[in-house]
Amino acid sequence: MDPRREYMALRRRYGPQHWWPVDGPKGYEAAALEICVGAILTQNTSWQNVKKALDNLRSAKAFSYKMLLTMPRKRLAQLIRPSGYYNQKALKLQAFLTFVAAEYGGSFRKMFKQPAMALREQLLAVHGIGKETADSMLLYAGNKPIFVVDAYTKRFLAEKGITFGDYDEYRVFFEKRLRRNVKLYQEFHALIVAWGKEGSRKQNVAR
DNA sequence: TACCAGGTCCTCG
DNA sequence: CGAGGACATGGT
Repeated sequence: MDPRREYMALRRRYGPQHWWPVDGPKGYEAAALEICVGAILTQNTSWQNVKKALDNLRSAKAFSYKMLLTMPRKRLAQLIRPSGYYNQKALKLQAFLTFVAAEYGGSFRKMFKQPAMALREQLLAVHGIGKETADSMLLYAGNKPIFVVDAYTKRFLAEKGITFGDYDEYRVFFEKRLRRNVKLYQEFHALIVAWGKEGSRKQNVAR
């Protein structure tokens, strides 16, 4: 199985995905914040629901690193309610922002200047950030060449007869076989999600 | 009406 | 460790 060919096939079938399209000219810090918040809110949740939560934060003029960090957890939970697991996620968001504040003075640029794997370890130590969430942040907000693995990715490989024991084996499988390119990783992951969504809608095996 | 959605943490054996 | 449960809303 050659991931490069699979990528081309998906790209042909689904077209460009333009993920994390940060609307408006907001600058890096705001964009990175939004991506990281989105990465946490989308855990086991549809992006459609996450969008409602993000809109709530914007409407409440609460979508800044400092506001999210300092507002009462109960209030944050209510704002992100549509994304589900809102109590858990309010806790996770504030744990993450506390980390960014404590280690990097609230600067995402500074945080993502760290070497990717070192930062990955730090992120994984934060409550609520597991491998997929950490890798999504690194790839989409930090522009680090880390291949993101999710449930669809595993299903995608499983259909081709490839399975592994743990997350990192899936990640390395792709990283070893693709050229080390951030845009490629970003697009590939998004395409696999597009494939997965279509598959679950149509209950079939897209290929 | 059930089941699923771009997971993660905690508890038990 | 590994399985099993909790967390929760909105769409189909």
